[in-house]
Amino acid sequence: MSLPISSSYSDTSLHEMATPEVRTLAERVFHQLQDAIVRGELAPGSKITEPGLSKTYGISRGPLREAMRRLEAHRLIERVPHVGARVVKLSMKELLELFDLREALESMAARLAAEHMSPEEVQGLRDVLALHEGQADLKRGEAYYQREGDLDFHYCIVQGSHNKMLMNLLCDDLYYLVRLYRTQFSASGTRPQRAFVEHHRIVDAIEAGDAELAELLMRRHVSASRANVADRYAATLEQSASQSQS
Amino acid sequence: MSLPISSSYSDTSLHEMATPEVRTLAERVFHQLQDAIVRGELAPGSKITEPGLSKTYGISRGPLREAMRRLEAHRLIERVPHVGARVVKLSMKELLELFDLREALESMAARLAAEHMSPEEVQGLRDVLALHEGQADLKRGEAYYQREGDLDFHYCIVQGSHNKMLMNLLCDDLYYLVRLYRTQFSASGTRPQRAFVEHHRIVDAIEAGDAELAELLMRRHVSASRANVADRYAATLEQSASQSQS
DNA sequence: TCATGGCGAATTGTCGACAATTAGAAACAT
DNA sequence: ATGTTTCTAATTGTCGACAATTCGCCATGA
Repeated sequence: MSLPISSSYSDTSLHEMATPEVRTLAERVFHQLQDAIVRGELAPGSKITEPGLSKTYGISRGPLREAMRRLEAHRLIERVPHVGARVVKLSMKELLELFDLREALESMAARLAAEHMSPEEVQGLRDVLALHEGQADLKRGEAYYQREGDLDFHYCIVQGSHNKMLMNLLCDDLYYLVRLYRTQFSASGTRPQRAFVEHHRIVDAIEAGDAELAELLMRRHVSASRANVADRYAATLEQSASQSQS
Repeated sequence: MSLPISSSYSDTSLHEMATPEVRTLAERVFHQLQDAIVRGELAPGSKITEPGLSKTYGISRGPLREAMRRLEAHRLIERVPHVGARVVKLSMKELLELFDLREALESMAARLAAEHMSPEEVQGLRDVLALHEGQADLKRGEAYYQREGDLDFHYCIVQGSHNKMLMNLLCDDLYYLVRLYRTQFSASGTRPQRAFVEHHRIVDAIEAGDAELAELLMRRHVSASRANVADRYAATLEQSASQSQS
């Protein structure tokens, strides 16, 4: 009798990918910390101490340090030898750099997706879109939908590229930083239906197998998202400046 | 009296960046292992055991495991819980994927470099080119020049982008994989002067501040390099096929 | 001969203790 | 009062030992 093999792991379209590797304490606490950081439970810039976490998670410092080393490699925490570690704090400059990276990588992903996605996968993509559309309606549009649904969409596109290296890079590394930013800047994606239409257009291009168009649309989509963030930030700066002047 | 601050670390153009962080054993062995893997001293696919390395490097398993966790995050080794770790072994498919990534990222880097590099930095870039040109002459061109010199060039361009995230991604993560591939496939870059001319053209575009052209040329350059590798691999396959048929 | 089952050695995972380094506070001198 | 120095407490770095799991080997059986 064959053991119940864990689900194939490549068709987990949403971010609720059943936490893999719960076999060792180090793995477990790594994912727990990753989540805690991304969700803002561990404040950005706050110092984290080994004895503290060790007691919080009920494990010894050995596995904990291994988890921290992995977090460091993923740039979620920053360490200074003999001093300590703190949760990474993204500056707006770095955030915009992150968008530039996404523009380059995700447009490429869209092109590859248009070339390689099967009809079934495209249908799955449409399902994701429909799902979020329903949610958006329920929550009367606006801010909410953008929280994780947007990333789900982009996540699916990347999976559709069938490029493992790209998947690793975007999904395992960069997207955690993106999510981290969303909590840091409390980014209530303030362009609801706009982005939504863009998503649909991109799927259309992918379904039509129009790689060039898919790439272009995705590039514009990410670029627009970046511009939106930059504008909002500029507005915030202006506001705080006028406040401090009063 | 102020202590001698460690050199600024951002203007280390070549790969001989004085190994930073020699402060802890874990850091040291991480870099040592990284080098050993990239240089092929640890055979790709070979199993590495903790007690073995522990004795080789004369440290206990604690720091060693932390170093291995970092190597794992950088995808230089692959671990299976309770089983062990082996040095990563790139397939040709993954190698070509890596080239696709480089095409997207480095073309972006070239564009940013054209926009942001100072005249002094451009001069430094020309120096690097001249240096390698001299070496190439000395070693009567062909294979040798491509060994690390090529990466040095690309390394400088990335530095010139002034995009920290991009620098981290390419220089800290991907380039080690690229170097690893060069040892794995014994890639004797077999297109010596061709690539060289392309390098010069790219620098010209950067110096002229022509971002669009720089991006295009870099994209073509990486793409051509990729095609070259793919062709050589196809030829190898053919050859081995005919041999096994005889 | 081949499959199966259970031993046993080796490796990995985890822990607690000790050494080394740092940051901060208190005491001192200028 | 300010700056310097010393000391202490806390944190990080390292180590060796123990527990848990895996893999190969051998015996047993059909």
